[in-house]
Amino acid sequence: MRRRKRYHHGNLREALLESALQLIAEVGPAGFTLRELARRTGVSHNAPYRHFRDRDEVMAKVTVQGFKELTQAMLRGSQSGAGAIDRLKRAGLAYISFALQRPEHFTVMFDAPTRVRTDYADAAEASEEAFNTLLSFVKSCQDERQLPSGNTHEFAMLAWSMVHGVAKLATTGRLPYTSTAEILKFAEFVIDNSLPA
Amino acid sequence: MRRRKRYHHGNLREALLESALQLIAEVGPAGFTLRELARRTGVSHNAPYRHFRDRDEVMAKVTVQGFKELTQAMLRGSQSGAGAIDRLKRAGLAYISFALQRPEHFTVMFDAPTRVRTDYADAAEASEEAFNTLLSFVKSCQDERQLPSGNTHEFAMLAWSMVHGVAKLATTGRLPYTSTAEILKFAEFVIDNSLPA
DNA sequence: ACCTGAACACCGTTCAAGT
DNA sequence: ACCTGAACACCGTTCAAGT
Repeated sequence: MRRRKRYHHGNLREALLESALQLIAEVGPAGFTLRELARRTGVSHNAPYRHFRDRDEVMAKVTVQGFKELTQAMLRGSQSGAGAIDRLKRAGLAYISFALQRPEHFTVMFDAPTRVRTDYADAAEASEEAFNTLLSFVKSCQDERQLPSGNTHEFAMLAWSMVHGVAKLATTGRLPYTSTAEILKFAEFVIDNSLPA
Repeated sequence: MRRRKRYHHGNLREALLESALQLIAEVGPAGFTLRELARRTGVSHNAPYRHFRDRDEVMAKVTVQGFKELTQAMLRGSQSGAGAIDRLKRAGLAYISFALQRPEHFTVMFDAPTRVRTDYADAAEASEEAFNTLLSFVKSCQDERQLPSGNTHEFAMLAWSMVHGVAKLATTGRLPYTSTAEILKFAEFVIDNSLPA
């Protein structure tokens, strides 16, 4: 392997994306700069422009990866569920859990300027895929008569709003809890008191 | 009036805060710069430092004003309510309505770096006052036996999470609605399907 | 007291030049 | 093909100097 290693990197693009995640985790999305990214990756401040149009595109790719991970986390979380409602609930907890484990990544995914989503189709798609995952769990609940039928999209958006609200308040430090365990317990309280089940 | 007008402004501080709101509404919190703020207010880029320690302090004062308005909006919105649950619901709708009418202000209030809240006590206080307003509506519901008693704080945080989730998803353009009316209808759907009433 | 211009250390982005 | 340094137009913040 690594025949024809050129200049500094055989795969600068991947190296940059990896560094970007680390850097964002350290300094937050607002403090994230392309120049510092280049510095850490050991290339000139200009090298990233060979692989990304601009700062927005780096953000977009980080967003894509984040939503893919979020989708996987929800799918994984739901597996241990007993019954449709329980799977929906566990998917919701996985959503919140993801936000707690990667707060900066979560911030990029949801607080980046709208243009990131409109300019990069893959970012919008990855986000939609995550929503569709939630939607499928809601649909299962309706199929098994554990949620009122109809309004599937509305119920999915309701579930999304709920877990998103908890996740946002938690990651921005507005809840009076310090540990992940406490926050997840509160999340269960929210879900249990809001699902009609 | 305006005896002793000095230099450019009798009240540069107020003028700056007013301009700041306008500027943030135009370019968003991320695009907001002190230098542009000074430019618009007609003073040198350095003049704001006579009235604010730094960019953070301007953000903190904008935050304070935002939370005060939010509190007022909830109080006003609740007044037309018939019964405690209805007042809580209307306060929640007012929260979402505020976010829709001043999305950038809302963003500053909730997405500014944590240090803004920790360094400026008045920002934290104004935020707490808004929460206490929501809390008082929840308490009324419990007093009138329209919500299960106990866990008052948890129920208030549940209500907060819900309206905050809807507000955030709406203001960041993740809901498939274009008009305020549609979003508020969805908000009603969420509230009606989540309150035990 | 309040305002100013020059200065410093940063950005994102572009471009001509190197291998 | 990929990388580099110089350059440009911006920031936030500081400071000595003006009225």
